[in-house]
Amino acid sequence: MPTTPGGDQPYLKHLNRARVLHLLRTHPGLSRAELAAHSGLTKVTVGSLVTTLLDGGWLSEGHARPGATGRPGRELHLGETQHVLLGAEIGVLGARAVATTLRGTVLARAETRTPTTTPHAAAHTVTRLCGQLLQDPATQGRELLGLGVALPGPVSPDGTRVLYAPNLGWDDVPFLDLLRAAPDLPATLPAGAITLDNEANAAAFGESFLRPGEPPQLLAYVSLGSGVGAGFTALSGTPHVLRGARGLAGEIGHAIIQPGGLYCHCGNRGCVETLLGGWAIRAALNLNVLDPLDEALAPRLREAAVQVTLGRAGEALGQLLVNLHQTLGPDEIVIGGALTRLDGAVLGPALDVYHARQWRPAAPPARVTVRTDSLYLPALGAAAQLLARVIDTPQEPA
Amino acid sequence: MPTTPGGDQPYLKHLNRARVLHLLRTHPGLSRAELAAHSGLTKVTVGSLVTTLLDGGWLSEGHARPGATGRPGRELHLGETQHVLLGAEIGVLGARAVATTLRGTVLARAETRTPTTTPHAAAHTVTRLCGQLLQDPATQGRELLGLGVALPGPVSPDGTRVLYAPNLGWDDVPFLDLLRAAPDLPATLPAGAITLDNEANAAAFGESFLRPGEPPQLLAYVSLGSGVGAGFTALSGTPHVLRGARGLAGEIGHAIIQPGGLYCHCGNRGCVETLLGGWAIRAALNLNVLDPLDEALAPRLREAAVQVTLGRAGEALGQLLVNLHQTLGPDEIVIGGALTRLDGAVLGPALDVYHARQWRPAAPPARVTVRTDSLYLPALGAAAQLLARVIDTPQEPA
DNA sequence: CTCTTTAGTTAGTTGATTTAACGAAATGCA
DNA sequence: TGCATTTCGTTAAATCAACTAACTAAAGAG
Repeated sequence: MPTTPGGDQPYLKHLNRARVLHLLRTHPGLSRAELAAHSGLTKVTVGSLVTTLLDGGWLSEGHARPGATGRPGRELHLGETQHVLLGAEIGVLGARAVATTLRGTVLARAETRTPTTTPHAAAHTVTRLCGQLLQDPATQGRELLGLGVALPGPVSPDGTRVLYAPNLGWDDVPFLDLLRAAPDLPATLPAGAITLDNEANAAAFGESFLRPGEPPQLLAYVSLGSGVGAGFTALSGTPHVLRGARGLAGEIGHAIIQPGGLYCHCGNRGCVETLLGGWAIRAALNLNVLDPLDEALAPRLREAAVQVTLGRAGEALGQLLVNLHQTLGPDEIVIGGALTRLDGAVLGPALDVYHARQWRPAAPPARVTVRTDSLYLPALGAAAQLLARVIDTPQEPA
Repeated sequence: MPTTPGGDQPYLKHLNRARVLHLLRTHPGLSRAELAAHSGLTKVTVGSLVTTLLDGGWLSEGHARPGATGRPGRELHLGETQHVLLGAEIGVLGARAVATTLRGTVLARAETRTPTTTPHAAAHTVTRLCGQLLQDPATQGRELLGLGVALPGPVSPDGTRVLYAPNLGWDDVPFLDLLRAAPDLPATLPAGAITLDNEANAAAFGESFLRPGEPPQLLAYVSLGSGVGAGFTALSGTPHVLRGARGLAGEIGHAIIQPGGLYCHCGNRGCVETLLGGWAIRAALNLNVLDPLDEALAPRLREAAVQVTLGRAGEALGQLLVNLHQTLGPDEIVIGGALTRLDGAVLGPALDVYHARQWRPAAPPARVTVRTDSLYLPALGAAAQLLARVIDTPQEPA
């Protein structure tokens, strides 16, 4: 018994309004006439929608753009001045938040480096960071549209519960309710305008959604932190996160990469994380230097151990990329997370494995991007998820 | 520059028509009032749509269903008598075709066991089988809605080209054009009403689409034939095949399952198919009995070799299932293909590996179904894909 | 300075859905 | 048997967002 939204004329208008907004998001600067051509709507309809959106501050009108013959069109862009979106990420060692415009421009950042403890404390951390951002001069006088939150664990498909977050020690937490009830929750936050998602999903969505131009058909974001996770977005009109049946898609850290391999803390053997997880790498390095044989030899031994461990991690990542490629057929792979700072040592071997593979001409490899500056990516992506929800949710937003 | 369909009232009407059809597909026997409640439309709108659909033979009206107080509603079902859909599958060793109703009821089957050779010959085989089906008494007097075709290789996302099909020796074949130009193409086939897809995608879609009741959120179909492939469907309103960027999703036969493992004919090492592919199993069994040491010992040796080979294949399948689970988080896995006839020997170990894994309470295993009767599944699924297209394509179908 | 071309707006029409009211078909109780 | 009740489905009028057609506006070309 699906409860799909009603198919009446207001719904149709909403669809068209969303189409105009998405078009201007991916193709900034289009004129009304160009919007009409791209959307299949008529100039009249587009003109009417644009007028409404200009009034609401959702769009801004640039100056004419002469050059060709005929009356020049006037450039339209998403509005940059009247709204603000918040995005936050709860990490193991701290939390981050950003305030952005409709175009994804970052207005302000905030960070705390206190390790995350209980869900209650984490919720309060988020609201405090949000409060800081809303006091920043750059966000003053703007209408707050909502808050997107990302965290290191899978979330139920309805976006209300954290199913588990091993690195935080959480298990089945109704985090959305905790956020709503948290102290210092901004009073201007519209009711219900909070999204919750896995940090890898949020980052993947941000990468697909915020970049101008044609979005990737299928983007895989691989998050290399203490654990290993992934987020996938597929393009069906606009980018959408692939969640799987219960929000568990992308839990690739415990895919089997080496049958009969090392034991993993999940109770199985040969998981991706046993070679590639931050915790496993740290453990391996500590183990390798436990018994210092010789003061002079130790640094060189340590150096060798590091190379071996990171090389193995790289090969594991390469195998993971190949398998993601074979399973999902992405056209773009983005690698982010703290481990990307070990750049060459891990990513070099990984890309070697990935690109050494034989690809058929009809099945070329995906474009692989490494984001060494991925610190705010999940928070930014969470804000983008909220923006998408605001655009796609049928309702007259003021 | 996306060329999305226009957002006018006819489009809205189409959406609502499709919603009614899909509702009656998943929930046969609903009344107009119940349809209104489930769809969010009003009784008036539903009544108007239903009248049109009844006139066109898309729906049939059953008798009233008394029992409760008040005027009883009249049961509605998808029409079974006025339309026919064709589905065909091109396999390595032969081809199969089915004729079905709107509900997926099989009206007639046809098969040929001549091994597939060239694309031209295969196209003609399909049209010949279709001709046979259309001469069957069960399909007489019905309007032909279209033809869905499935084959063992990935297809370009626009459904026109076969990117490659190693088991057929095909490479980048514009098969849709060949079909359109094939001799004996049924004259009553509407222009453009042909779909083309990978057999695993088709089978996955059929499993998700034709079963009454709520469809699975994410279904993975694993096809165990000469090669190993997979098809995925995700529920977004109705089931949709996940194709990846270029139609390459599901090419799991060459995912790496054992780093440094056996060499694969794809040029890489440790692919799934080196242990689980039909060709690899056959090769392993032949190799193992190449040198008959002793007439008396040979049968027992052979038996042992079979057990070892199939056991390894089963473990490989188990690992594959685990990795699909971790990557996509399906709620349902269906296993089909010729190898399912080796039931216990392969599937036993596979399910052992899958279920021996530690699952978190919030992340239970998927329901696993083995289809030993999967011979006509891809053909049936291809017909279902065509049906979905007929329902979802905006146009007034006669 | 007029002509041509393209951009955007105004006026009136179309069409699908809506609300409101009505007729139809069953059960249930006097 | 008869009448009230309940729910189903239809008819009639209203709404609303798109459309077509025709206009004005703003640039470049000759």
